[in-house]
Amino acid sequence: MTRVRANPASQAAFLARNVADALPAGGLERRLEQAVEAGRPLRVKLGLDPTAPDIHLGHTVVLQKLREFQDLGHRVVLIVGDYTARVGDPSGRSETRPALSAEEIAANARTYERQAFRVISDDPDLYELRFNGEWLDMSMEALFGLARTTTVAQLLDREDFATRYRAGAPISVLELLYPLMQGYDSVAVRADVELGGTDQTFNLLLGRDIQRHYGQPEQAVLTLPILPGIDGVEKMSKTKGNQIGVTEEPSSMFAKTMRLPDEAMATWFELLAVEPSAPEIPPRDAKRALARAIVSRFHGDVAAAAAEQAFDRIFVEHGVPDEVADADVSASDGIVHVPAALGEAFGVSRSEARRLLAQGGVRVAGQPLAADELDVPRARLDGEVVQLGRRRFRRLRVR
RNA sequence: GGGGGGAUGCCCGAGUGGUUAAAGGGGACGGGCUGUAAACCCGUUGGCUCUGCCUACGCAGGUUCGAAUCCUGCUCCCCCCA
Repeated sequence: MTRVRANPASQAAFLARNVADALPAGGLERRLEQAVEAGRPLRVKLGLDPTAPDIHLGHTVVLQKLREFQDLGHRVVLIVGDYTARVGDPSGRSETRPALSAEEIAANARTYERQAFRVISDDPDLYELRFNGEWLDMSMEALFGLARTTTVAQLLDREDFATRYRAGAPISVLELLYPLMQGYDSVAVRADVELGGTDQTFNLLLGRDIQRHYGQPEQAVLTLPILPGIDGVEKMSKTKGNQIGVTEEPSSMFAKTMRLPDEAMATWFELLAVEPSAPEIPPRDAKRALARAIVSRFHGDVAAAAAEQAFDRIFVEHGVPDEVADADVSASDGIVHVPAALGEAFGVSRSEARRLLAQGGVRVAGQPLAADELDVPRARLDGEVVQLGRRRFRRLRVR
């Protein structure tokens, strides 16, 4: 059952790829040595937020590293922050996040787990899932014990707290408690290693301090670079709308990747581990290779080839995709009111449809519809593919 | 306990009685350009039965010919002093 490889040094070298920081220096290697001596796998922790269940490419950077630990025989411990999500995290602005119900959290956790298995292994020897409500639903006395481990000065060391404090911006006590709770998770699962994005460095390191206060060996910390979103600049996140989900359609994955600014390509090649490095070819072709590799990774080679073809048809040849969804629209006396029909077919408001029409953003069978063509005979639209903007298509059926 | 500040469109943020569907920026969307992109240029960005009408500036009332702007009450938020 113990598949842990010997040779800690080579394991550490293997695991160092793509890592932003390994703290403390040599820490991981020491834990690997100890694991070999004790003849047991390491427990590698990753905390996750059950408020956003869908996994995007940004998450896969860390998940990939977890996978590599698994490949060396180590055990991944995913922790669902169900307790914290139930309280509602007020961080950032004053907009208190809605507290989720237990059912929602459970459902989100299942979704997350299912999607995570596209990257990590679900082998029960190499994986466990835990909910932190299991141990955070503690007594006041226990909370006092946890609160004693850390000082306000330590917390104010964290950059975003420091910045906000200096600016006189609000920081709730609850927010200050979050790093403590996350650190206690490490105590509860006896983590040997914890992974996270570089933006989690403070929390991960605080976990070490808290473990020490509880008389446990301190976890090694590995931080991974943050993957920029498809805008090429900001961190990939659902709220920014710059993400590519691992369950997204192949064609959408492909097209979104192609929109990535050139400057971010090298980073994507590296972090998404699709190929050793950006090939020395023109950027356009490199990006195609990147897009193909990403789609292949999650949908297979066949789907990737199809996605590329569809992309060429729509964006290069300005044609119509193979698969166009049908939409029923209504007519009266054989006349179709275009804004209404677009509203029905694409779910936009009539005002928005009028604007698009006025800007030449509506095409019927490839030909722009004139701005003043508000009412057209049904024959003009029935059975035709209507294009709204650059990438929305519907085949209309006039009833 | 005391004092002060604030709530505006997707977000940030101007506006302190009428010319304000509400400056400016961001984002998004559309068109042009292009390599698919970025950059750049132009345009749009509440709804509708669309040369007009309706709804909108935390909530509820009030003053006024007329209010996001003034008054009253309420809710929520923030800062400072103690």
